[in-house]
Amino acid sequence: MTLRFAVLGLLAERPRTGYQLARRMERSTDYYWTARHSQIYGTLAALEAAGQVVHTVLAGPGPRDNKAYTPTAAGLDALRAWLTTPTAPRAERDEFVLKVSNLWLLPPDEAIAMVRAHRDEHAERLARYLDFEAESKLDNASAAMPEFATYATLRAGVGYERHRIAWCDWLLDELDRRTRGHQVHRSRTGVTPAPCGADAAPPRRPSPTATGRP
Amino acid sequence: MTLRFAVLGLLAERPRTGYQLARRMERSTDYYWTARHSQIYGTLAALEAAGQVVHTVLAGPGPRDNKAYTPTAAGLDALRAWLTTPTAPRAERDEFVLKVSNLWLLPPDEAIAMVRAHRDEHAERLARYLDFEAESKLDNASAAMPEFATYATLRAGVGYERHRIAWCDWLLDELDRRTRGHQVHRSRTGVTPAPCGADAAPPRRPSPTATGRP
DNA sequence: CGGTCCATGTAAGATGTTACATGATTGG
DNA sequence: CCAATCATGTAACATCTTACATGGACCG
Repeated sequence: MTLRFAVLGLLAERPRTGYQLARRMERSTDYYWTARHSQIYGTLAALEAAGQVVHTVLAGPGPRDNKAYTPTAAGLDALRAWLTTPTAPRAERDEFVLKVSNLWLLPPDEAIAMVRAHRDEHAERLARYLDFEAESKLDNASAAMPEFATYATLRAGVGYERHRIAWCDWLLDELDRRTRGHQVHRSRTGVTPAPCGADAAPPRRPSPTATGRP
Repeated sequence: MTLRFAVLGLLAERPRTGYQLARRMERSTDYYWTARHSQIYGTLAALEAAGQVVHTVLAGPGPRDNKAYTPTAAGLDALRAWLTTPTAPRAERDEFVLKVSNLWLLPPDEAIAMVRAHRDEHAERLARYLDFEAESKLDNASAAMPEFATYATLRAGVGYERHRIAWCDWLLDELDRRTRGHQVHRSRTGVTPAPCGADAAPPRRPSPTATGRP
Protein backbone atom coordinates (compact mmCIF):
# COMPACT_ATOMS: atom_id res chain seq x y z
CA MET A 1 0.00 0.00 0.00
CA THR A 2 2.85 2.36 0.73
CA LEU A 3 3.57 3.03 -2.92
CA ARG A 4 0.03 4.31 -3.35
CA PHE A 5 0.70 7.00 -0.77
CA ALA A 6 4.13 7.78 -2.12
CA VAL A 7 2.51 8.51 -5.47
CA LEU A 8 -0.36 10.44 -3.93
CA GLY A 9 2.11 12.56 -2.01
CA LEU A 10 4.02 13.56 -5.11
CA LEU A 11 0.78 14.34 -6.91
CA ALA A 12 -0.32 16.49 -3.98
CA GLU A 13 2.64 18.76 -4.64
CA ARG A 14 1.64 19.22 -8.25
CA PRO A 15 0.06 17.18 -11.06
CA ARG A 16 2.47 14.84 -12.79
CA THR A 17 2.47 12.16 -15.46
CA GLY A 18 3.45 8.57 -14.83
CA TYR A 19 6.70 9.23 -16.58
CA GLN A 20 7.53 12.18 -14.34
CA LEU A 21 6.71 10.15 -11.25
CA ALA A 22 9.00 7.41 -12.49
CA ARG A 23 11.81 9.90 -13.03
CA ARG A 24 11.40 11.23 -9.55
CA MET A 25 11.21 7.85 -7.90
CA GLU A 26 13.96 5.97 -9.65
CA ARG A 27 16.62 7.45 -7.43
CA SER A 28 16.09 7.78 -3.72
CA THR A 29 18.04 10.91 -2.95
CA ASP A 30 15.89 13.31 -0.96
CA TYR A 31 12.90 11.05 -1.43
CA TYR A 32 12.63 7.77 0.36
CA TRP A 33 10.70 5.41 -1.75
CA THR A 34 11.68 4.04 -5.10
CA ALA A 35 9.70 2.38 -7.86
CA ARG A 36 10.08 1.52 -11.51
CA HIS A 37 7.75 2.83 -14.12
CA SER A 38 6.22 -0.61 -14.50
CA GLN A 39 4.99 -0.37 -10.94
CA ILE A 40 3.87 3.22 -11.22
CA TYR A 41 1.49 2.85 -14.12
CA GLY A 42 -0.27 0.01 -12.37
CA THR A 43 -0.50 2.02 -9.17
CA LEU A 44 -1.96 5.02 -10.99
CA ALA A 45 -4.62 2.81 -12.53
CA ALA A 46 -5.45 1.38 -9.11
CA LEU A 47 -5.63 4.84 -7.55
CA GLU A 48 -7.94 6.01 -10.28
CA ALA A 49 -10.16 2.97 -9.88
CA ALA A 50 -10.33 3.81 -6.17
CA GLY A 51 -11.36 7.39 -6.97
CA GLN A 52 -8.27 8.91 -5.38
CA VAL A 53 -6.82 10.48 -8.52
CA VAL A 54 -8.12 11.73 -11.85
CA HIS A 55 -6.20 12.41 -15.02
CA THR A 56 -6.43 14.83 -17.89
CA VAL A 57 -4.99 13.99 -21.28
CA LEU A 58 -2.59 16.55 -22.65
CA ALA A 59 -1.55 15.13 -26.04
CA GLY A 60 2.15 15.64 -25.46
CA PRO A 61 5.01 15.44 -27.91
CA GLY A 62 5.32 11.66 -28.01
CA PRO A 63 3.05 9.24 -29.82
CA ARG A 64 1.40 8.43 -26.52
CA ASP A 65 -1.09 10.66 -24.80
CA ASN A 66 0.33 12.65 -21.95
CA LYS A 67 -1.72 11.84 -18.84
CA ALA A 68 -1.34 14.27 -15.96
CA TYR A 69 -2.75 12.97 -12.68
CA THR A 70 -4.19 15.01 -9.81
CA PRO A 71 -5.41 13.74 -6.45
CA THR A 72 -9.11 14.05 -5.66
CA ALA A 73 -10.38 15.32 -2.31
CA ALA A 74 -10.86 11.68 -1.30
CA GLY A 75 -7.28 11.00 -2.27
CA LEU A 76 -5.94 13.83 -0.14
CA ASP A 77 -8.05 12.65 2.79
CA ALA A 78 -6.66 9.15 2.49
CA LEU A 79 -3.16 10.54 2.32
CA ARG A 80 -3.59 12.65 5.45
CA ALA A 81 -5.12 9.72 7.28
CA TRP A 82 -2.13 7.58 6.38
CA LEU A 83 0.28 10.25 7.57
CA THR A 84 -1.05 10.15 11.10
CA THR A 85 -1.27 6.36 11.30
CA PRO A 86 1.58 5.01 13.40
CA THR A 87 4.34 3.68 11.19
CA ALA A 88 4.94 -0.02 11.66
CA PRO A 89 8.67 -0.54 12.06
CA ARG A 90 9.76 -2.00 8.75
CA ALA A 91 12.01 -4.99 8.72
CA GLU A 92 15.50 -3.58 8.57
CA ARG A 93 17.31 -5.20 5.69
CA ASP A 94 20.83 -4.00 5.26
CA GLU A 95 23.07 -6.12 3.12
CA PHE A 96 26.27 -4.49 4.25
CA VAL A 97 25.57 -4.91 7.94
CA LEU A 98 24.69 -8.50 7.17
CA LYS A 99 28.09 -8.90 5.58
CA VAL A 100 29.74 -7.35 8.60
CA SER A 101 28.06 -9.92 10.80
CA ASN A 102 30.03 -12.49 8.79
CA LEU A 103 33.25 -10.55 8.82
CA TRP A 104 35.02 -13.02 11.08
CA LEU A 105 35.18 -15.39 8.11
CA LEU A 106 37.53 -13.12 6.19
CA PRO A 107 41.27 -12.60 6.60
CA PRO A 108 41.84 -9.17 8.21
CA ASP A 109 43.17 -7.44 5.12
CA GLU A 110 40.14 -8.39 3.04
CA ALA A 111 37.80 -7.38 5.83
CA ILE A 112 39.46 -4.01 6.06
CA ALA A 113 39.40 -3.46 2.29
CA MET A 114 35.73 -4.27 2.18
CA VAL A 115 34.78 -1.85 4.94
CA ARG A 116 36.99 0.84 3.48
CA ALA A 117 35.26 0.56 0.10
CA HIS A 118 31.90 0.91 1.77
CA ARG A 119 33.05 3.90 3.75
CA ASP A 120 34.24 5.66 0.62
CA GLU A 121 30.96 5.11 -1.10
CA HIS A 122 29.09 6.71 1.75
CA ALA A 123 31.53 9.60 1.90
CA GLU A 124 30.79 10.25 -1.73
CA ARG A 125 27.07 10.16 -1.14
CA LEU A 126 27.41 12.51 1.78
CA ALA A 127 29.24 14.96 -0.45
CA ARG A 128 26.42 14.79 -2.98
CA TYR A 129 23.80 15.36 -0.31
CA LEU A 130 25.70 18.33 1.02
CA ASP A 131 25.80 19.79 -2.47
CA PHE A 132 22.05 19.46 -2.70
CA GLU A 133 21.72 21.03 0.68
CA ALA A 134 23.86 23.99 -0.28
CA GLU A 135 21.70 24.56 -3.34
CA SER A 136 18.41 24.39 -1.50
CA LYS A 137 17.76 27.80 0.01
CA LEU A 138 14.58 27.91 1.99
CA ASP A 139 15.50 30.58 4.53
CA ASN A 140 12.24 31.12 6.35
CA ALA A 141 10.02 28.70 4.48
CA SER A 142 7.10 27.70 6.65
CA ALA A 143 6.47 24.12 7.73
CA ALA A 144 3.42 24.15 5.49
CA MET A 145 5.51 24.29 2.33
CA PRO A 146 6.65 21.19 0.45
CA GLU A 147 10.13 22.71 0.19
CA PHE A 148 10.62 22.42 3.91
CA ALA A 149 9.49 18.80 3.98
CA THR A 150 11.89 17.95 1.18
CA TYR A 151 14.67 19.68 3.03
CA ALA A 152 13.88 17.69 6.15
CA THR A 153 14.27 14.40 4.29
CA LEU A 154 17.56 15.61 2.91
CA ARG A 155 18.73 16.25 6.44
CA ALA A 156 17.78 12.68 7.26
CA GLY A 157 20.04 11.54 4.45
CA VAL A 158 22.91 13.71 5.62
CA GLY A 159 22.61 12.44 9.18
CA TYR A 160 22.41 8.87 7.99
CA GLU A 161 25.54 9.11 5.85
CA ARG A 162 27.47 10.73 8.67
CA HIS A 163 26.44 7.95 11.01
CA ARG A 164 27.43 5.34 8.45
CA ILE A 165 30.84 6.88 7.93
CA ALA A 166 31.48 7.19 11.65
CA TRP A 167 30.55 3.56 12.12
CA CYS A 168 32.87 2.42 9.33
CA ASP A 169 35.69 4.44 10.86
CA TRP A 170 35.07 2.86 14.21
CA LEU A 171 35.01 -0.59 12.62
CA LEU A 172 38.26 -0.01 10.76
CA ASP A 173 39.86 1.08 13.96
CA GLU A 174 38.63 -1.96 15.82
CA LEU A 175 39.64 -4.34 13.05
CA ASP A 176 43.09 -2.89 13.19
CA ARG A 177 43.37 -3.11 16.97
CA ARG A 178 41.88 -6.56 17.24
CA THR A 179 44.06 -8.13 14.59
CA ARG A 180 47.35 -6.55 15.63
CA GLY A 181 48.88 -9.16 18.07
CA HIS A 182 47.39 -11.92 15.94
CA GLN A 183 49.16 -10.83 12.80
CA VAL A 184 52.46 -12.17 14.10
CA HIS A 185 51.23 -15.69 13.63
CA ARG A 186 50.14 -15.24 10.05
CA SER A 187 52.43 -17.29 7.87
CA ARG A 188 51.58 -16.46 4.28
CA THR A 189 48.37 -18.62 4.29
CA GLY A 190 45.56 -16.11 4.28
CA VAL A 191 44.01 -17.58 7.42
CA THR A 192 44.73 -16.81 11.05
CA PRO A 193 45.80 -19.87 13.00
CA ALA A 194 44.49 -20.21 16.54
CA PRO A 195 46.65 -17.75 18.42
CA CYS A 196 46.78 -19.11 21.93
CA GLY A 197 44.76 -20.50 24.79
CA ALA A 198 41.29 -22.09 24.78
CA ASP A 199 42.01 -24.51 22.01
CA ALA A 200 39.66 -27.29 23.01
CA ALA A 201 36.11 -27.27 24.30
CA PRO A 202 34.20 -24.20 23.44
CA PRO A 203 31.06 -25.14 25.38
CA ARG A 204 28.97 -26.17 22.35
CA ARG A 205 25.74 -27.02 24.08
CA PRO A 206 22.72 -26.76 21.82
CA SER A 207 21.87 -24.12 24.42
CA PRO A 208 18.44 -22.58 23.98
CA THR A 209 19.76 -19.21 25.08
CA ALA A 210 22.29 -19.26 22.30
CA THR A 211 19.52 -19.16 19.77
CA GLY A 212 19.01 -15.55 20.55
CA ARG A 213 16.52 -13.31 22.21
CA PRO A 214 13.49 -11.21 21.25
CA MET B 1 19.99 -14.36 -3.29
CA THR B 2 20.86 -12.44 -0.15
CA LEU B 3 18.77 -14.65 2.08
CA ARG B 4 20.84 -17.63 0.99
CA PHE B 5 23.94 -15.96 2.34
CA ALA B 6 22.24 -14.76 5.47
CA VAL B 7 21.35 -18.37 6.21
CA LEU B 8 24.80 -19.67 5.27
CA GLY B 9 26.36 -17.09 7.57
CA LEU B 10 24.35 -18.22 10.57
CA LEU B 11 25.13 -21.84 9.81
CA ALA B 12 28.82 -20.99 9.58
CA GLU B 13 28.72 -19.96 13.23
CA ARG B 14 27.26 -23.28 14.25
CA PRO B 15 24.80 -25.87 12.91
CA ARG B 16 21.18 -24.93 13.32
CA THR B 17 17.74 -26.21 12.42
CA GLY B 18 15.29 -24.33 10.24
CA TYR B 19 13.32 -23.52 13.32
CA GLN B 20 16.33 -22.00 15.08
CA LEU B 21 17.17 -19.95 12.02
CA ALA B 22 13.62 -18.69 11.93
CA ARG B 23 13.78 -17.68 15.60
CA ARG B 24 16.98 -15.80 15.02
CA MET B 25 15.79 -14.04 11.91
CA GLU B 26 12.31 -13.00 12.90
CA ARG B 27 13.57 -9.94 14.73
CA SER B 28 16.27 -7.74 13.30
CA THR B 29 18.03 -6.60 16.45
CA ASP B 30 21.74 -7.18 16.14
CA TYR B 31 21.17 -9.03 12.89
CA TYR B 32 20.19 -7.25 9.76
CA TRP B 33 18.13 -9.53 7.66
CA THR B 34 14.74 -10.93 8.51
CA ALA B 35 12.76 -13.84 7.14
CA ARG B 36 9.80 -15.98 8.08
CA HIS B 37 10.07 -19.68 8.54
CA SER B 38 8.15 -20.22 5.32
CA GLN B 39 11.00 -18.60 3.44
CA ILE B 40 13.70 -20.34 5.40
CA TYR B 41 12.66 -23.93 4.75
CA GLY B 42 12.59 -23.26 1.05
CA THR B 43 15.97 -21.59 1.15
CA LEU B 44 17.48 -24.51 3.05
CA ALA B 45 16.17 -26.91 0.42
CA ALA B 46 17.64 -24.76 -2.33
CA LEU B 47 20.99 -24.54 -0.56
CA GLU B 48 21.07 -28.27 -0.15
CA ALA B 49 20.19 -28.83 -3.80
CA ALA B 50 23.09 -26.52 -4.65
CA GLY B 51 25.43 -28.57 -2.47
CA GLN B 52 26.15 -25.69 -0.09
CA VAL B 53 24.69 -27.25 3.03
CA VAL B 54 24.05 -30.76 4.34
CA HIS B 55 21.78 -31.85 7.15
CA THR B 56 21.76 -34.52 9.78
CA VAL B 57 18.55 -35.76 11.31
CA LEU B 58 18.43 -35.64 15.08
CA ALA B 59 14.99 -37.00 15.97
CA GLY B 60 14.16 -34.17 18.32
CA PRO B 61 11.36 -33.89 20.85
CA GLY B 62 8.59 -32.94 18.42
CA PRO B 63 6.79 -35.25 16.02
CA ARG B 64 8.94 -33.90 13.21
CA ASP B 65 12.53 -34.88 12.64
CA ASN B 66 15.01 -32.35 13.83
CA LYS B 67 17.21 -31.39 10.89
CA ALA B 68 20.44 -29.62 11.75
CA TYR B 69 22.15 -27.98 8.78
CA THR B 70 25.88 -27.39 8.30
CA PRO B 71 27.57 -25.55 5.45
CA THR B 72 29.80 -27.58 3.12
CA ALA B 73 33.22 -26.37 2.02
CA ALA B 74 31.59 -25.18 -1.21
CA GLY B 75 29.04 -23.28 0.85
CA LEU B 76 31.70 -21.51 2.88
CA ASP B 77 33.57 -20.61 -0.29
CA ALA B 78 30.44 -19.12 -1.82
CA LEU B 79 29.84 -17.17 1.37
CA ARG B 80 33.34 -15.73 1.44
CA ALA B 81 33.12 -14.83 -2.23
CA TRP B 82 29.87 -12.99 -1.59
CA LEU B 83 31.40 -11.11 1.34
CA THR B 84 34.06 -9.50 -0.83
CA THR B 85 31.71 -8.68 -3.71
CA PRO B 86 30.90 -4.96 -3.70
CA THR B 87 27.51 -4.36 -2.14
CA ALA B 88 25.06 -2.81 -4.56
CA PRO B 89 23.40 0.13 -2.81
CA ARG B 90 19.95 -1.14 -1.96
CA ALA B 91 16.97 1.03 -2.68
CA GLU B 92 16.35 2.96 0.51
CA ARG B 93 12.75 2.49 1.52
CA ASP B 94 11.85 4.30 4.67
CA GLU B 95 8.19 4.78 5.33
CA PHE B 96 8.65 7.36 8.01
CA VAL B 97 10.91 9.58 5.95
CA LEU B 98 8.37 9.25 3.17
CA LYS B 99 5.74 10.51 5.55
CA VAL B 100 7.94 13.40 6.54
CA SER B 101 8.22 14.39 2.90
CA ASN B 102 4.45 14.89 3.04
CA LEU B 103 4.46 16.63 6.36
CA TRP B 104 3.43 19.98 4.88
CA LEU B 105 -0.06 18.53 4.39
CA LEU B 106 -0.68 18.26 8.13
CA PRO B 107 -1.62 20.95 10.64
CA PRO B 108 1.43 21.72 12.82
CA ASP B 109 0.18 20.05 15.97
CA GLU B 110 -0.48 16.76 14.20
CA ALA B 111 2.88 16.91 12.47
CA ILE B 112 4.63 17.44 15.77
CA ALA B 113 2.72 14.63 17.48
CA MET B 114 3.64 12.24 14.71
CA VAL B 115 7.35 13.04 14.82
CA ARG B 116 7.36 12.88 18.60
CA ALA B 117 5.82 9.40 18.57
CA HIS B 118 8.48 8.24 16.16
CA ARG B 119 11.22 9.74 18.25
CA ASP B 120 10.01 7.97 21.35
CA GLU B 121 9.94 4.65 19.58
CA HIS B 122 13.54 5.04 18.53
CA ALA B 123 14.59 6.16 21.98
CA GLU B 124 13.10 2.97 23.33
CA ARG B 125 14.93 0.89 20.78
CA LEU B 126 18.17 2.64 21.57
CA ALA B 127 17.71 1.77 25.22
CA ARG B 128 17.21 -1.87 24.31
CA TYR B 129 20.31 -1.89 22.14
CA LEU B 130 22.34 -0.32 24.91
CA ASP B 131 21.16 -3.02 27.26
CA PHE B 132 22.34 -5.66 24.84
CA GLU B 133 25.60 -3.85 24.51
CA ALA B 134 26.11 -3.71 28.26
CA GLU B 135 25.54 -7.46 28.47
CA SER B 136 27.91 -8.36 25.68
CA LYS B 137 31.40 -8.39 27.10
CA LEU B 138 33.98 -9.22 24.51
CA ASP B 139 36.96 -7.36 25.96
CA ASN B 140 39.79 -8.45 23.75
CA ALA B 141 37.93 -10.75 21.37
CA SER B 142 39.79 -11.03 18.10
CA ALA B 143 38.29 -9.89 14.82
CA ALA B 144 38.19 -13.54 13.78
CA MET B 145 35.50 -14.35 16.32
CA PRO B 146 31.79 -14.23 15.52
CA GLU B 147 31.21 -12.40 18.80
CA PHE B 148 33.08 -9.40 17.55
CA ALA B 149 31.16 -9.31 14.27
CA THR B 150 27.88 -9.46 16.16
CA TYR B 151 29.02 -6.66 18.41
CA ALA B 152 29.92 -4.57 15.37
CA THR B 153 26.40 -4.88 13.97
CA LEU B 154 25.01 -3.91 17.34
CA ARG B 155 27.13 -0.76 17.20
CA ALA B 156 25.60 -0.04 13.81
CA GLY B 157 22.20 -0.25 15.42
CA VAL B 158 23.17 2.05 18.25
CA GLY B 159 24.61 4.63 15.88
CA TYR B 160 21.56 4.45 13.69
CA GLU B 161 19.12 4.98 16.54
CA ARG B 162 21.12 7.91 17.82
CA HIS B 163 21.10 9.49 14.40
CA ARG B 164 17.38 8.94 14.11
CA ILE B 165 16.68 10.53 17.47
CA ALA B 166 18.89 13.52 16.71
CA TRP B 167 17.13 14.02 13.42
CA CYS B 168 13.69 13.88 15.05
CA ASP B 169 14.81 16.41 17.64
CA TRP B 170 16.05 18.71 14.94
CA LEU B 171 12.77 18.30 13.07
CA LEU B 172 10.68 19.04 16.14
CA ASP B 173 12.70 22.14 16.70
CA GLU B 174 12.29 23.30 13.14
CA LEU B 175 8.58 22.56 13.10
CA ASP B 176 8.21 24.65 16.18
CA ARG B 177 10.24 27.55 14.84
CA ARG B 178 8.71 27.49 11.41
CA THR B 179 5.12 27.46 12.57
CA ARG B 180 5.45 30.04 15.31
CA GLY B 181 4.66 33.28 13.38
CA HIS B 182 1.91 31.38 11.55
CA GLN B 183 0.22 30.20 14.72
CA VAL B 184 -1.32 33.62 15.28
CA HIS B 185 -4.01 32.68 12.84
CA ARG B 186 -4.97 29.53 14.72
CA SER B 187 -7.51 30.25 17.41
CA ARG B 188 -7.98 28.47 20.76
CA THR B 189 -6.71 25.04 19.58
CA GLY B 190 -4.54 24.12 22.54
CA VAL B 191 -1.33 24.97 20.75
CA THR B 192 1.15 27.58 21.91
CA PRO B 193 0.20 30.98 20.54
CA ALA B 194 3.02 33.16 19.26
CA PRO B 195 4.53 34.58 22.44
CA CYS B 196 6.22 37.78 21.37
CA GLY B 197 8.83 39.43 19.20
CA ALA B 198 10.50 38.14 16.04
CA ASP B 199 7.33 37.91 14.06
CA ALA B 200 8.82 38.31 10.62
CA ALA B 201 11.99 36.87 9.15
CA PRO B 202 14.84 36.33 11.55
CA PRO B 203 17.66 34.95 9.35
CA ARG B 204 17.35 31.34 10.59
CA ARG B 205 19.96 29.44 8.66
CA PRO B 206 19.56 25.65 8.81
CA SER B 207 22.60 25.32 11.10
CA PRO B 208 24.35 22.05 10.21
CA THR B 209 25.52 21.45 13.75
CA ALA B 210 22.00 20.88 14.92
CA THR B 211 21.79 17.41 13.44
CA GLY B 212 24.31 16.16 15.93
CA ARG B 213 26.39 13.09 15.34
CA PRO B 214 26.93 9.81 17.21
C1' DC C 1 20.77 7.58 -39.67
C1' DG C 2 21.72 6.16 -34.98
C1' DG C 3 21.20 7.14 -30.11
C1' DT C 4 18.82 9.35 -26.39
C1' DC C 5 14.80 11.36 -24.42
C1' DC C 6 9.90 11.33 -24.09
C1' DA C 7 5.88 8.31 -22.85
C1' DT C 8 2.92 4.30 -21.67
C1' DG C 9 2.08 -0.03 -21.14
C1' DT C 10 2.39 -5.78 -20.44
C1' DA C 11 4.48 -10.12 -18.81
C1' DA C 12 7.45 -13.16 -16.49
C1' DG C 13 9.93 -14.04 -12.65
C1' DA C 14 12.03 -13.35 -7.95
C1' DT C 15 11.17 -12.23 -3.33
C1' DG C 16 8.44 -11.63 0.81
C1' DT C 17 4.07 -12.06 3.80
C1' DT C 18 0.04 -14.34 5.61
C1' DA C 19 -2.52 -18.10 6.35
C1' DC C 20 -3.26 -23.13 6.51
C1' DA C 21 -1.87 -27.70 8.29
C1' DT C 22 -0.14 -31.11 11.71
C1' DG C 23 1.17 -32.99 16.11
C1' DA C 24 4.11 -34.10 20.38
C1' DT C 25 5.81 -32.15 24.92
C1' DT C 26 5.71 -29.13 28.83
C1' DG C 27 3.88 -25.84 32.25
C1' DG C 28 0.10 -23.47 34.57
C1' DC D 1 -7.45 -29.13 29.86
C1' DC D 2 -5.66 -25.21 27.54
C1' DA D 3 -1.97 -22.64 25.83
C1' DA D 4 2.59 -22.15 24.42
C1' DT D 5 6.75 -23.99 22.51
C1' DC D 6 9.00 -27.01 19.40
C1' DA D 7 9.23 -28.32 14.50
C1' DT D 8 8.47 -28.57 9.43
C1' DG D 9 6.21 -27.81 5.62
C1' DT D 10 2.59 -25.84 1.60
C1' DA D 11 -0.31 -22.40 -0.76
C1' DA D 12 -2.09 -18.08 -1.91
C1' DC D 13 -1.15 -13.58 -2.25
C1' DA D 14 1.24 -9.06 -2.52
C1' DT D 15 5.17 -6.65 -3.99
C1' DC D 16 9.25 -5.58 -6.72
C1' DT D 17 12.54 -6.26 -10.61
C1' DT D 18 13.69 -7.21 -15.35
C1' DA D 19 12.66 -7.60 -19.81
C1' DC D 20 9.70 -6.91 -23.88
C1' DA D 21 7.04 -3.73 -26.86
C1' DT D 22 6.09 0.60 -29.44
C1' DG D 23 7.00 4.93 -31.65
C1' DG D 24 7.57 10.13 -32.38
C1' DA D 25 10.97 14.16 -31.71
C1' DC D 26 15.45 15.97 -31.50
C1' DC D 27 20.55 16.15 -31.68
C1' DG D 28 24.94 15.20 -33.63
